[in-house]
Amino acid sequence: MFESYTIKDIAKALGLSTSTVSRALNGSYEIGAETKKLVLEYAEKVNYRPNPIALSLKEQKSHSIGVVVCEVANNYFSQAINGIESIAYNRGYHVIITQTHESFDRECTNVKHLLSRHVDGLLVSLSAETTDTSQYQYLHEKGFPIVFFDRVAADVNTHKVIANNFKGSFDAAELLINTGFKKIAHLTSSNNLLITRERFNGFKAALDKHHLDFKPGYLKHCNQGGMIQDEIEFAIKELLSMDEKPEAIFIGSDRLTISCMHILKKLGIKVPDDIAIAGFTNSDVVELFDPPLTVIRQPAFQIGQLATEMLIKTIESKWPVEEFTTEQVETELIARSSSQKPR
Amino acid sequence: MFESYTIKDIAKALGLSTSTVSRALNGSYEIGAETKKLVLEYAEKVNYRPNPIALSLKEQKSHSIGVVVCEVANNYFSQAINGIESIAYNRGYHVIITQTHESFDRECTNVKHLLSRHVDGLLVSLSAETTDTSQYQYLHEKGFPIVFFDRVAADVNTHKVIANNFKGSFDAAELLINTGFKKIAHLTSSNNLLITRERFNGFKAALDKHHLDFKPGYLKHCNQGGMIQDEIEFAIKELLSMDEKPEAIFIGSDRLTISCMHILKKLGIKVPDDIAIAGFTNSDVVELFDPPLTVIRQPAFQIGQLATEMLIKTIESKWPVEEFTTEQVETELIARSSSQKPR
DNA sequence: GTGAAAGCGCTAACAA
DNA sequence: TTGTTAGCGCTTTCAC
Repeated sequence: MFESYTIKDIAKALGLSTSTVSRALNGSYEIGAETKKLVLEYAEKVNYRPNPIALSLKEQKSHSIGVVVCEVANNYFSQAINGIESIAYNRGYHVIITQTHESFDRECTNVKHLLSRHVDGLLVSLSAETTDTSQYQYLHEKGFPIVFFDRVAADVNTHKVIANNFKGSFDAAELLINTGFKKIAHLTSSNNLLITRERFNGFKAALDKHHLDFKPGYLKHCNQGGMIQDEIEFAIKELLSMDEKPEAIFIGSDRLTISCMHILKKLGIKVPDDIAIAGFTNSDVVELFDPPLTVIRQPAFQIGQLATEMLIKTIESKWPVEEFTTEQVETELIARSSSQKPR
Repeated sequence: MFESYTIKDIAKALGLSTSTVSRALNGSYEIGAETKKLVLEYAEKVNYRPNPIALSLKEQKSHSIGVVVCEVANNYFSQAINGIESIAYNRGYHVIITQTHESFDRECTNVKHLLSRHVDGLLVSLSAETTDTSQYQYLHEKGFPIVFFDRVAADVNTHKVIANNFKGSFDAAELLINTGFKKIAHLTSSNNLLITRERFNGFKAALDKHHLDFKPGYLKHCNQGGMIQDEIEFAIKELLSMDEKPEAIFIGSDRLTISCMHILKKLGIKVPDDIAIAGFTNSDVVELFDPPLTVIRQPAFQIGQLATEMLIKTIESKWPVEEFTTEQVETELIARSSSQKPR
């Protein structure tokens, strides 16, 4: 069962050469129908499976793709990885997952490691710390297939898959405004990330539309992307101790949203009575929270699938790919009681 | 950067043979110190990385391990996979993850697929549907490395890693009893799984210790392991409509615990006022639930690490491994308000 | 239509 | 100490 037959075994058993067997198995036309049938039947009988490693060596392809994300234990990324795996599996690719934990150094190490593993392409979501994307630029120029998803590199002109962050933010902010909140803070990730800036822009646009001033003190960046609990706690405490305390917080990342809820609970702050909350998260259980959370959800699974399809298409393209597209998918706003006006 | 140098390139550049280069790189002692230094320096300079595929072909090892779990989007398994990856990565192994979605057929397909990928060993957690473990028995007898974790096969004598399910259940049940509940139902997964039976035994032992009768009608199995929502909802509705309605439910699996909370919310049942809840889950956010959940947590990350270490040790053993051990780790009971006595 | 031989990158037995 | 050679499993020219 696991000691598998080789092409050589079949050749020997059938009194043929290995090349003939290979041709039969690969449906080559320059082969006798008789012989072909014979080989195919025998291969079926002994349950022949080509050795993927030998194939890889021959084809100079590893049939594996490298994934770089900040962390797996994150609702968004675990769902995206699910999507990645679902496509990769069907197309015969391994997926090698690496985590940056929001560190640029780790990101570089991971990319090097994946390249030394001879992955055929890279699926990347940048770390919160990353500003230098030259390694990707270099690889991309050399023709190495890379697809960015979610946290994309603005200055590398390759395939990208992103959510409509602007609209997601805009909708959430507008919901808060329409509910009657005027003093809305924005807790978000590092400004290095393009998604952070897009989400801020959406938020700002909603304020503008409704003629509300944006107060710089209401904008809090967690430059570690929320990997350090103290960073978030500090930002929240600052917001809560302001003279003009915000009535609501709109949160710009999955991890921050969940962490914020933990911290507010710890501090004994009531949501939405003391402060209302709305944020990006892909958690499936937020409806069970106290209070149920108002969230912006991204189609993470679909994003993972899309990115993987684009990557494999690039990998398998016969010609150097010159045209690169950016796919944008829509987010979904789900209103629950965490963003309600306290009575 | 990604067009890597081969041993041949180095040999040519230095006017040596490939074997000499290979020896230098592998620190063989039968080589001149001079030559060695030369090769090493050059290799360093051009950033030489051995081709893992060529190595695999040569060594007849894929340096990858196959993982079979029911699903990744499960708190317990995503944490376990994290543990698996952390060890495998450091030891130079790929991890190929497959999901059964609790189907025995899928499980068989996955195992076949992994074997055709020439994985060096298997990390398995059985599906809820599985009763026939002969494929593992067969592989194991042939000397193929397999480690079971969590949902182990009782009749295959190989390495296993499990949590102390009996004690975990016992403690949780005793907590409910000590809180004052006498009518305690048990909602659990398929009885095919050994963990289901162990958890039931722990639950039963606590009842016995406190001289409480076990009522067969209070035991509900979800034979699909909770993959079908209706199955769980049906079981819960049955419990709630009994003449002698239970005062508390003790739940025997991660997925069931979370699903149960969704269903109770949907049905408008108040926890713990209408019914108290305690259950196995590894979710990190249950303290934010309404009400905060009383849970039994497993050290999933550690279980994944342990299982992977055992597997790699077996894979790399020079001699056929004859001695197999079962590692048992402790669970943790965290009491919160979902299991409190309503006033 | 089929076979022989080379080669993918690497290691190791054997020669020198 | 170093080089030559064969071979891991497979595909693909190039002969016949």
